[in-house]
Amino acid sequence: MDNSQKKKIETPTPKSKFEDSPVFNYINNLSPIEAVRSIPTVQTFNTLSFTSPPPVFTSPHASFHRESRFFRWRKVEEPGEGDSCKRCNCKKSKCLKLYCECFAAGVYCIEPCSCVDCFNRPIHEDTVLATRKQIESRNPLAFAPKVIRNSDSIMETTDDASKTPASARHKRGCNCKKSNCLKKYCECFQSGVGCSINCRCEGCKNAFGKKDAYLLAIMESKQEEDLSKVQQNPNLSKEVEQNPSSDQPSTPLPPYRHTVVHQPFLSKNRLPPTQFFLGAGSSSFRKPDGDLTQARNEKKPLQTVAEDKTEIMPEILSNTPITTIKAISPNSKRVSPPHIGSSESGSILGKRTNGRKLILRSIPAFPSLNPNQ
DNA sequence: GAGTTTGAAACT
DNA sequence: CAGTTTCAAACTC
Ligand SMILES: [Zn+2]
Ligand SMILES: [Zn+2]
Ligand SMILES: [Zn+2]
Ligand SMILES: [Zn+2]
Ligand SMILES: [Zn+2]
Ligand SMILES: [Zn+2]
Repeated sequence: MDNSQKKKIETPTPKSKFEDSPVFNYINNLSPIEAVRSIPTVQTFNTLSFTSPPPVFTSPHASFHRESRFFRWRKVEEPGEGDSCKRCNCKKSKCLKLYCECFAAGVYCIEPCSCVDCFNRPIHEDTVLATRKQIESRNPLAFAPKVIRNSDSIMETTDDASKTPASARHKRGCNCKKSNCLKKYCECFQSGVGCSINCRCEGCKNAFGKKDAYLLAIMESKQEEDLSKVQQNPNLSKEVEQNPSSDQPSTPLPPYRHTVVHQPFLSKNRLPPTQFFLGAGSSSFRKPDGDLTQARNEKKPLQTVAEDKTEIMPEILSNTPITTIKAISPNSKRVSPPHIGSSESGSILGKRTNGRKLILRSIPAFPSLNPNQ
């Protein structure tokens, strides 16, 4: 009778939160159609002729299309792949580690998964729960939602870290070194959110919001409180200085004009700020479908327009790889000097505190990984 | 489809 | 913590 040991697995949380998570419902309850309607990704099509191709939407696991807006969504059968909606493809993790997207999402693997030696199945519930528990014990936020949709509360981050409410933006932020946060390698980008102070990315060019912009916004708001006399922009983040090319070489923009562009999209696949740059034919990028893209109507309380051309968004997130970007050729091996991420954020915050203290006291020097906070 | 690149997760 | 290894996805060709 083994007993007590494994039984106490679920002490205070008999109902794991992942059972409530939308993902769980999505996988287990909602039909793919339903789910895809709520979280679609629009595929771009440049041609706007009458016979424009039917809109295609992709969910994390499948693609759908419909003849027109009056038709129902139907699953797209990809040729060759048989089952197009494959999920995880784990080969060595047994789907019992966070490497596995299914496991990480708090859902069991299902048929479309292509995993090998999968233990993430109801049959092995014990193992799954035990493992979850174990991982959770190490990192209580391991299974917490990765992104928080804060439409406009940068400040929350700056709130007193010591007594941050439970809603602590646990977002761990990314740690990108080579992708410039321009591809789905970056979790921030993939989630459709801009980088934040939690990120330790280098050369951030996240189309949803660059880290430096975020930091600037914080500084700005911070200064509001305290400023009054500070007028000269002492120095922006190191990156801002270092990346004059990415930003406008000589930007006439006042340094305090940045507004964070965290759009309140609630979907997993969000569209980055559109750009006229690539649109050869002007802004041919038109909402392909009213009902679905309605979220972004032209009436924005905030000027969502990117601060400036700084943010060039190449394409729309879709099943097609993000190629057009190419802002900085990743090939260039050494793009970044031997800096460490910490210096970046540290520098901006505490950079040169000679006399003037325009630092944000609220901002923790190192919020990075502090699950408990 | 095979092979490469990437950064989170895991490990030490 | 930091440095290294492992891992599966994103990406490229
Ligand atoms: Zn898996
Ligand atoms: Zn799976
Ligand atoms: Zn599996
Ligand atoms: Zn990133
Ligand atoms: Zn980031
Ligand atoms: Zn970034």
